[in-house]
Amino acid sequence: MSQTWLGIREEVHRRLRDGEWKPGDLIPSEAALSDEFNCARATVNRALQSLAEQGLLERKRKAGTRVAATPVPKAMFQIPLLRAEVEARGSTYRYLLLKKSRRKAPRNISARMKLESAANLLHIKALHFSGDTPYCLEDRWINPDVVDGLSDVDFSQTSANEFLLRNIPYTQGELSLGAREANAEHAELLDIPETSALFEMNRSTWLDGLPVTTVTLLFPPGYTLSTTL
Amino acid sequence: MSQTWLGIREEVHRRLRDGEWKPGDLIPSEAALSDEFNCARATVNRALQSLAEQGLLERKRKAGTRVAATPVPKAMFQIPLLRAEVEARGSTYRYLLLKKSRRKAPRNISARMKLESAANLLHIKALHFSGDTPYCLEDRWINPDVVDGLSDVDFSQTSANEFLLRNIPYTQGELSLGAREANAEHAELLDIPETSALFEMNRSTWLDGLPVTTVTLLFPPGYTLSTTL
DNA sequence: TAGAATATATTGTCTATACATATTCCAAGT
DNA sequence: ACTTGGAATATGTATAGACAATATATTCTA
Repeated sequence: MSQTWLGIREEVHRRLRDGEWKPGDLIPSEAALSDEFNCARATVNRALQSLAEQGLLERKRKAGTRVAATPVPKAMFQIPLLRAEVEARGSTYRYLLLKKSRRKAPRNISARMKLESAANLLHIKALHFSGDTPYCLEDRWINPDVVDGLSDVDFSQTSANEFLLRNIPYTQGELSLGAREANAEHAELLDIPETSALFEMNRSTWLDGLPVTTVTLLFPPGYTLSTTL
Repeated sequence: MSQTWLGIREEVHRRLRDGEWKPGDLIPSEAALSDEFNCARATVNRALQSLAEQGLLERKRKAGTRVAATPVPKAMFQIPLLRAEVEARGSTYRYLLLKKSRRKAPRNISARMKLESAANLLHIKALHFSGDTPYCLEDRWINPDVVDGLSDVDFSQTSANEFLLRNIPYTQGELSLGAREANAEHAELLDIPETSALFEMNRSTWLDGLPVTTVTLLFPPGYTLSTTL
């Protein structure tokens, strides 16, 4: 009776669900399981690695595989590419550059980018539309020392969001989500009442330790980020 | 020159970053790459699968591997287990049951749970504290037909969040994040001004097609969900 | 020419084996 | 007791070979 790695993952998953193996327990070794399921060890390995990636198991060489003490569920989200997201909903995407200037980064920005010296950065503000309604307000800082060909790009047509996601690589990044009350400027630009609750997404990226860009995206009420578990 | 799958992933990743292979392009077959890197095909396979999981590549049998047209980054988030999250920050966790009743599910709830008939559900409201400050407001509906031993649990001590995450399995789930303006009730319970922007997390789960539970967690301003890319 | 059958290329997965690497455990020596 | 060193063990990964599954491309047939 030969098994597929998906089948084995499913069976192990069931044992975890049913409490046959409880949090903190050491489960049988790959060798033992490959014997039980009558398959190669590599197949068991594939299944267990998959469950470990999801955070249900913790594996250590020699120490064996144990059920995660606090099985923290993990969820994958797709980071929106604004144009694609709008067009996927059948609306026409439009983009408006509000501001583009070169200036010293304020404190909070250089902190977010982990900049030592207050470098001269490119600051961009832009609005993204879905049809005629504002979809997202973008506030971005770019490090011109790291981004090649930046001066060639006139951000009145291509959005910085798109340009950077498509062309500029990064090796590390941080992403955080939260909520923020709209201020007067937000309210006017996004065409919503003041005090509305905005969905906020912050992303910063680095290339080999050098800060590339940091951006805040603000979405008007009603926007949701969804995924399946 | 034998290679590791991580090394190959890194090299392929570099070629994507540097634009040697552009979005939409077909990249060489596993056989060709394993030849170039002088390693087994399985090793290349491991590397490419890893990149495909991250959304950078799209693979199809016979059709080959191509660079994702719109490389949508994906990010993994850890779903908070409230107690663990609070304690990890060094605060003491406290929990207060506000309401527990059995009633017919209102429209929006049965829609969210994809319930056909308006079943009799258990409705729970609770507050989670970090030290003395409210940390999260929980509003949950539970399907007693699916959750075993529900009547044995007195939710005044154990939070429903904890009980369900630890004991009740599910096979499918949905998760969505958003922002919402606080109303009078939220403001009072969370001890914040009205009109504050709350971070909202909705989770619903099913077990083999049967609805298990749906919950809304509301977090006061300042709460963020973070991850690294 | 259009549609159906067939060939073919590419990824998906399994097997068996081997060695690498990290970690635990125990025994020996101080 | 304490350290040190090695043996044992579980996972991590690489290899070669095989077959399966699935698109695509080609050829055949009506």
